[in-house]
Amino acid sequence: MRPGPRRSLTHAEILAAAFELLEAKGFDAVSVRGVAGALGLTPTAMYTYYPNKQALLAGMVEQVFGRLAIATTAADASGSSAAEGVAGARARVLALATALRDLLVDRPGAVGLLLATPLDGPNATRVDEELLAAFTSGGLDLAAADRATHAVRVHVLGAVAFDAARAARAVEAAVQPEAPAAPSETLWDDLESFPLADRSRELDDDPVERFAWGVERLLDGLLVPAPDR
Amino acid sequence: MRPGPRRSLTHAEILAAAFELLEAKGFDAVSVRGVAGALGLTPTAMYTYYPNKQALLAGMVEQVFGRLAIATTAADASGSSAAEGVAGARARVLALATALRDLLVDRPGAVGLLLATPLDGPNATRVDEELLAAFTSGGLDLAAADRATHAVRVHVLGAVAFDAARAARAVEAAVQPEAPAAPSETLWDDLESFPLADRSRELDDDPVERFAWGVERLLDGLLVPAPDR
DNA sequence: ACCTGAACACCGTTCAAGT
DNA sequence: ACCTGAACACCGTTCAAGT
Repeated sequence: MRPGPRRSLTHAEILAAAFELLEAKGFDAVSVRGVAGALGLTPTAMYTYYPNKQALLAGMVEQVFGRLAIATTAADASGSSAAEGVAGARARVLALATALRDLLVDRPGAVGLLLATPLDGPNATRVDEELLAAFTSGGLDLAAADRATHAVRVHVLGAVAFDAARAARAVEAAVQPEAPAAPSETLWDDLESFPLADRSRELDDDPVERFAWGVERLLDGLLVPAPDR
Repeated sequence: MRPGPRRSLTHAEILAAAFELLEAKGFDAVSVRGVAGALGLTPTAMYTYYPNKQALLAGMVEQVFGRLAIATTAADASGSSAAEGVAGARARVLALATALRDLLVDRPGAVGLLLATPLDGPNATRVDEELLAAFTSGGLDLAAADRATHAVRVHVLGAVAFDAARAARAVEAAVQPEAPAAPSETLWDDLESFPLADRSRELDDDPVERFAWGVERLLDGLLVPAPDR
């Protein structure tokens, strides 16, 4: 097994190896060298498939959005979310947002993926198109639909980033349970009391419900209320 | 200049050097070695101040939230945003969100900072406290205020992440204007047409206005409409 | 076209040692 | 306590060379 054009890998195979690494060892493990190693390649061979690491990550993002498109069109075909008007628009956006969250939230480092790329591939654009269609069918003109789409995109991205970062830290803490969290940190010296924040910390809200609630409230502001609501 | 306990740096001096690096060369330049070098230290000396890189980044995040607290309390003292009721709550949240965006958006990589840390330092908690106070004064109970606070936090984080990532890529492209963006990418083969997405891409919305609009719409959903509105 | 091997300029972190 | 110097196990990327 030396030089020569032995076998030729497909992008799908490379991305599959990259996602395996992402799932198993987190975002930092998705390195050019790491993916190459998992495929039995030299790091430099990767550069015949992708011009740089960014392009590899962009390919992964596109694949995630591709799965999302499949998941939501399947749901559309068998569900009632293709309904017209504000209620239909609401249901379609909520379904898209939830599906996107489901795809990202338990993949450590998937957010790093999203931030590393422009989100302008065809599959990402397809999701935009679906959101824009939902909002225009909900009565918004294109300019408002564009802003609404961006608001949803941004909200979901932020929510997933938040939950994923928390989950990643939890995994990390479980692997290395050394520092017992030092109850009173000496790094910050000026202690204050935050009555509301302290009490809210004990609420322990369910992340899934909290996410859905946030998207619903955003939709309350983005879409005029449905007549039947 | 060799070993020995010559001078002792303060955390403030170290963080100042770190922020200089962040501003000048982006998030990737904020390395343990880089900051140490800027201070005339050996990388290993950094570990007497912070147990690891995470702690350094957490210190930077706390400082950003500290500036935010100062900026908004100053605005509160001289402005009308301390008004009561829904309108006052609305104004306070919008002011906080805008101030946070202003602090983060043109610092390349500041978002990486936020995602790298738990956002549980005292200054970050103070911002939470202010948001919770605004929402409870707007008529929400603590559980609802907690969810509303999280929704705002998530929305701002996502929006800043999005705009900052775009800006970072623009800077990068300006520094290295080699690849002419290849009008028809060969990486993605199945071309489709996205009429709405294509048209919306030409809108070229102002990011600042778009952000404010999004936060306002979110607030529309979070707070019941003011009587005078 | 696809791949290797060596190299360059970096990382975070640890360890033993100096003052 | 604060710091250095050497070292370990990594990065992304480039370049010359092989088939």
